[in-house]
Amino acid sequence: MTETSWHEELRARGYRVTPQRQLVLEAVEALEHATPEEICTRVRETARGVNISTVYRTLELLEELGMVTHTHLGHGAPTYHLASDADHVHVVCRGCGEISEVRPDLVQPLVDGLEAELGFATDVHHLTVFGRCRKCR
Amino acid sequence: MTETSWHEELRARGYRVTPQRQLVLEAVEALEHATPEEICTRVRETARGVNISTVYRTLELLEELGMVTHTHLGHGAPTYHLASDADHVHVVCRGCGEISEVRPDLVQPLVDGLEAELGFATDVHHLTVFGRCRKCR
DNA sequence: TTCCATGCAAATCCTTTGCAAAGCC
DNA sequence: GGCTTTGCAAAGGATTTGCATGGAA
Repeated sequence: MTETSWHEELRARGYRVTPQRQLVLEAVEALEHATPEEICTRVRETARGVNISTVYRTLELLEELGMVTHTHLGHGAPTYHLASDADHVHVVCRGCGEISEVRPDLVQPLVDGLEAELGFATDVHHLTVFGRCRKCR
Repeated sequence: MTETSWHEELRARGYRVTPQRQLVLEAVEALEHATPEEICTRVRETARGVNISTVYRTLELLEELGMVTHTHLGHGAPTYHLASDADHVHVVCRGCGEISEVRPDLVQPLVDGLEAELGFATDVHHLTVFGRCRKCR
């Protein structure tokens, strides 16, 4: 998605293009897997800054627009990343906390099965698998 | 697991058998997919009652003992159920919020793939798939 | 000029913790 | 009786909300 196209997407839906929204989106892109708090910190390193509640509201908006998605990688805050970067599945070890990413085709049978049995459209981006890695089992 | 066997399991590990612990376990069993708050409410309907912090501490203990597991079925509080009842995967629709359970063999290829590629032991009980059901897509 | 968006602070939700009293073994 | 567990209250982190001000169109 080009810079101008999402500006127009916002306007077309009656939303406005603001510096805060651009900064939050840039931070999500740059940080990868960042929590709202981390995004806020990052944006505050720039001249403008933003309030944490604006970060939450902006992330909600960007998610609604389909530009970012979030995942729960543990007990704490969710992490956000660009929807276009999301083509992977997160694997989290409960022993050491290590996070890996694996090819999405590993979940293809699951996705196909849910489609066939329930007519269910899986959001692969949000899928996180918990368990124990080789070292921690 | 019989009543006496988990009592002994507790004692063997230096823990004590208390009415609160029994009540919480019974509530988890009866409610299926209940949040700590719901479990607390349920237990309070009995003569004895429990404090919410005891519920949290007990659930943590029961999970450590492998008797219950939890899953995040949405943005809010986690839900707990008996580990022995856990042989299914949760499927949550982001449109209507409906929760389905599907046969665990649908995720077998994923489990096998993670095992083969990473030596990763998946905790199937904790797996939750988000997406959109037939009606909401 | 018109509304939407922001900052700020307070409220809310969920969970954890400290500590004295109660209760299991 | 000793040591674990509980209840209570307060602390804590994450997120949401109300409202007046600011700013994009």
